Amino acid sequence: MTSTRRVFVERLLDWYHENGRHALPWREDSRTAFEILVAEVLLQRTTASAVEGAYVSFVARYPTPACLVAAPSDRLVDAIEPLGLTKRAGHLERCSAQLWERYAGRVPAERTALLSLHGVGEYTARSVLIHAFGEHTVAVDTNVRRLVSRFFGIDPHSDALGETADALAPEGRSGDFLHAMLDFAASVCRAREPRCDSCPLRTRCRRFESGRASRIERSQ
DNA sequence: AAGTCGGGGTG
DNA sequence: CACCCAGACTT
Repeated sequence: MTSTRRVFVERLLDWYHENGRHALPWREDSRTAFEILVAEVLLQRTTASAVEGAYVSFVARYPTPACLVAAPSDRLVDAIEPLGLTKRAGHLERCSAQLWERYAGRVPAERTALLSLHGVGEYTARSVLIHAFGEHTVAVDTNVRRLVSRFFGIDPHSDALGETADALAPEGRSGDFLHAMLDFAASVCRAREPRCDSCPLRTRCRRFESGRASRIERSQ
């Protein structure tokens, strides 16, 4: 682990301790694997603040795959409608049926088994492994992709990005680390107008340094 | 590999 | 008002 990588991880975890969105309902320790899986599906391309408004009542009403399969499809669509991408109602329905048929209603703890579920892709599978089963890995979403590509100066679409991100996860703290990257990228390393002036990583950030160089260039 | 889904928040 | 959001499925 290089010095820059160590600084990235440590400053990110420090920032997260002080500024993380620790109260998000799906981060509660008591959540079941199924409740975590439901959260990950609802969060696909959807802001955490939007999911906050629908999540608690949703998992209270459909706490298990059997409950969800038994629900009228219309009710599932109604619950997801304010989040957009309402096809996820059907995804959850099929996913729950598959959980019941193949895994006795339990969420499997293997990546390939998770990927076989409808509506579960690479990100969602890894996120469930991390948060429900404590696996030591990283899940790359739009936030992680943006943060890692900017800081390390890596092409966002290259294979190197995922490998770089995976090597960063601190042993035994994969969950906190992923949450730290998500929260940090959502509020500091934002897609539009990142807050570099107050960023604790800026002294080592490739994007900030290159931006500083070009600003000096213009001022002379 | 590209297209599509989507309501809601934000700069 | 254009852009973006804890992506995955279909074509």
